[in-house]
Amino acid sequence: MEPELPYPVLVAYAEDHHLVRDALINNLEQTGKVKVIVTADNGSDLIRGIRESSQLPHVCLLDIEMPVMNGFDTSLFIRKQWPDIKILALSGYETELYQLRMVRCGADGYLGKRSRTSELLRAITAVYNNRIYNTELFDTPLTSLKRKAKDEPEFSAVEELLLKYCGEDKTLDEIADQVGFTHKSLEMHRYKLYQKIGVKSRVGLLMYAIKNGFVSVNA
Amino acid sequence: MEPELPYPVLVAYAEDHHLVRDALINNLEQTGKVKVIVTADNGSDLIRGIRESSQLPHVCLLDIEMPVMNGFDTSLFIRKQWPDIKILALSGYETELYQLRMVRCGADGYLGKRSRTSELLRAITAVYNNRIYNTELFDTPLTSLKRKAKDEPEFSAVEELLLKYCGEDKTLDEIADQVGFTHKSLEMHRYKLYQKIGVKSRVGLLMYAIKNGFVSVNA
DNA sequence: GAATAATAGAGGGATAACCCTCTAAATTTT
DNA sequence: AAAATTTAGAGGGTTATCCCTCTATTATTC
Repeated sequence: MEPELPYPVLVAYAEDHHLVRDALINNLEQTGKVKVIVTADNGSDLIRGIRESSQLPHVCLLDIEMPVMNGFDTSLFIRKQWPDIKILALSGYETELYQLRMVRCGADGYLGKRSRTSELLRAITAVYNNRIYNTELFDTPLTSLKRKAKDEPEFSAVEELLLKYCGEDKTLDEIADQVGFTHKSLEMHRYKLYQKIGVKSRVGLLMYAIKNGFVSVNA
Repeated sequence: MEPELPYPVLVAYAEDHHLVRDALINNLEQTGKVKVIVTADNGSDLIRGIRESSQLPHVCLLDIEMPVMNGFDTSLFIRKQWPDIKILALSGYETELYQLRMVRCGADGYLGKRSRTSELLRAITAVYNNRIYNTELFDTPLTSLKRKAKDEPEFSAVEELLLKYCGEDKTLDEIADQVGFTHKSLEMHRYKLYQKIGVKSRVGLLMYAIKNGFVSVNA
């Protein structure tokens, strides 16, 4: 095992639930091993905060469910802009696809909000030390997810669009107009998507999309 | 204003996000004004915990989104079993209807997770002292909500059923079978419900139901 | 007890969703 | 370059949803 890097770990943390954010920061800083240097309500503000900060954080702690800019998009941006910053995702959702998507967006670790408290510091330390971390709630190692992430695109571009827009109270025609596809084509793609994820209707599709973070219920 | 009751306030706290729960408890107990005597992952376990506890809590802090038994049902039960325990709801959702439902289920206060940290202690103290509390994020006083809650039933029994089951990947026939209504009747009720909440399709209905806590996305 | 309003539900037409089969075009593999 | 796979999309039939109108049947109010 590689030697541990010097403490404290500098952390940037995006989370719209202030109550949660402040409490976790307080807990973390009490250990003396972590210092939170940037905080924000959403990904967009966090990126601005990092840009304006005098020192770069070592680790970004990203809640996934956030208004304005969610954890997926934030991770993509940070990974591109500052490749050395480690990214640890934090979420109330603990599905494999959620993790898979986060890994695709460049995350080095994933932590469920149902985790035990001790895991948080452990996860931060792990990603800080160039290891990858996956929540104990989930027994698939993140390494195997990373491999999987490379293989399949999981969903095609059209399918991602369908997943993204399936929460809108609109007819297929209207959605087809929006995304620039013909009605018939989109209908077929949707039908194939139904089979792929094992549902029978727009309601089933929407539930799937929400559970896997394609559609946000807030904001 | 009435005199403050003696500290510490005894609290029972249900929350499935351990990370959040432990951090908040830690924060609260540091003030010396609160002592958390029962904790649980869901409402059902919390009730068992209170029953087995040697002393009754003054205040129940209830997350709404929980598996097994959510905050609404837990509040109803506690209010009935132990009328003197104050109930403070804690939730990531900050819609008026969510609050209204919680008030109907007997809550004395409502706190959004986006609140500032200082509000938590203030809210606990308020309900402990027989006052009612509403999150600062929301400017409708809870008193007016309480009045409103008495007036209208908001949704009829059939409508509540529709809201509850609209997330299932089933046809209306199948749902009608389940709840013991004729197809035609349920169809009409659903249509009226669409008009009431201003949507046009099952997808719109489902989004509404989720945003207002009739359908849970976890569990 | 009569008048009024809310609720349950039938009928039916129009439209969208659902389900499948079968091409043409574009990509990828060999 | 040929073969195989994937992707876009037309055609068409069936079922479910959507939308409205028009009655009985309860509750409520006067």
